[in-house]
Amino acid sequence: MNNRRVRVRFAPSPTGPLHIGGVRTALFNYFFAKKHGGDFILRIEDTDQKRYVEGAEEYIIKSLKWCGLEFDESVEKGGDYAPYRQSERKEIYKQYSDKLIKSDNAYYAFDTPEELDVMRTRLQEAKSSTQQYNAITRNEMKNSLTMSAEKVKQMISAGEPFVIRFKMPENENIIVNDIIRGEITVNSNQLDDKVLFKSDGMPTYHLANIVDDYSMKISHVIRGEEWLPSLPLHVMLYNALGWNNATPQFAHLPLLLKPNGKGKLSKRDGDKMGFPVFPLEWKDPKTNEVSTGYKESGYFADGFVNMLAFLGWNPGTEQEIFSLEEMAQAFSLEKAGKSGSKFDPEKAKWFNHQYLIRKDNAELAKLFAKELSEKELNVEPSLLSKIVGLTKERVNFVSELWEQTSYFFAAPVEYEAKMVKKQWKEATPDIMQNIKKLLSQQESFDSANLETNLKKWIKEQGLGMGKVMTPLRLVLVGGGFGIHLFDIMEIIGKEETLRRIETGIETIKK
RNA sequence: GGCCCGUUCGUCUAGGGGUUAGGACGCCAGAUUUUCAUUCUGGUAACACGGGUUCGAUUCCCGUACGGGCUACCA
Repeated sequence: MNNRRVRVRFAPSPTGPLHIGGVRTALFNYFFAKKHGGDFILRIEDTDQKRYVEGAEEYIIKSLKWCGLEFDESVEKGGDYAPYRQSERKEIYKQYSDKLIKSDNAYYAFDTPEELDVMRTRLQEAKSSTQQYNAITRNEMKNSLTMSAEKVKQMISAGEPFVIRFKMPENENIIVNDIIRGEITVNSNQLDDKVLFKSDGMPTYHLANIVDDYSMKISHVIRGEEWLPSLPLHVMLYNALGWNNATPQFAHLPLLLKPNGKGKLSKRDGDKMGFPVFPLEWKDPKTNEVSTGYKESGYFADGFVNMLAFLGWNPGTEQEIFSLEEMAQAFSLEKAGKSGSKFDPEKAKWFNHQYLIRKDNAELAKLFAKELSEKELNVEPSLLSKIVGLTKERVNFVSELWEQTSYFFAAPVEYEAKMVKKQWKEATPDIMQNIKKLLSQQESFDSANLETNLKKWIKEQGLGMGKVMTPLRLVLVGGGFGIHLFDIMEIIGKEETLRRIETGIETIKK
């Protein structure tokens, strides 16, 4: 019965930077659309003027772009169902709230915030299980159900502030369906008369969301679990508006949780534990506080997205490295998990490593070159590619490349004390002197050639590999680290190799 | 408090009425290596608890505990 075109939307509020939970929701929507050859829509839900944050909308768009997600319809791109910003669709909502009032599914309410407070504290003190504006309490409040039609009309025309509330029926079992969780039954007595239209002339999320999903022909609503409690209301709104046949299917995604401890992932956790919670860097326009993003922390977009998708979803195979396209093809909501996932920063790093070692050397070299130029170092691109290729397995991020490669660009000025103490024996200077001589006689200074000749010499001299190679490494790189030593010699070249040995012999004195 | 959702190694997860409960991250050990790292091999470690149903339950049902969400003229 659901043969209609798949159309899904990601509908964030521009109340701040998009956090990775939101990115994941967008991702799943995108996968679902791609998998079914449908449309992926961005709708900005800016019905709350008070919480609107400057720059947030641009941030959201930029972030998703960085992740590689492209919308078929959006505020930027437009589309057949424009506008895609709720603040620009204001007029549309009014007619539907009017329709609900006419059909006796909604009513006007004039209660002030203070009056609502009074009601709630009264109910609380009476130990009522709920403190809601509902089928029972509405009879004692100021609304169009308790006042005469005339009085209501008069108040409205007098400019009295009012809201429009949904008239939740009493004691009705509402059965809704969720793709991930199955059938859920809720009694309407648990639900309240939600405000549909605010006194500022804007609809609330509930009304705007339903109206827009309906008018934009959304087929599947894939959103966070925090919306599950309002699903019955939403389904009832579809029914009340006579849109039963167009009700989308719903899937509520489990939340992303803190790495340790309790609760959902928040900005604070990232600050405290040193990992980003935002895709891109965000500067709070009010406080000027800057929060770092995955991009700025050196994560690759494709790896980031891969990591995120595997939080709460799994294709059921043992493959873990997936491109965006592959994930879209493998995606299904049935494979999505039901329970919240704790975010693991370690695994995020591992994903980045996996992506880094798969990247093209030239591409990595380009990124690394940027960092080097900040140090006023200019390295020939093909040489840098080579260095990066030999080193990339050892790092998780491009930013870690420098500490693993600095010896290529500058001779050591200091020697690791521990190594000196342990490896620099009395006979070592002589051995180094001999090696220097041997190396200076080499015609070809390529790694393989050096390796065979030097190893041969060591054998002839009856010396152990460790006795020779470790001090040699010490003079060449300054410590007990770095890649294959012969590769290092080849790259820095004969002259530099000899010079470093000489300096080492002179400098390292016990 | 009320309502709703959830619970497989420390973490992300696969699985599913009869399995040696699988993989990945992390951790540990061994191998390789001139160092460190990588890599490889191996190891550690889980079905929250209590009742049912059943020949048999980690898997199905109920309860409890725990975790999470919602409970605004916020989304």
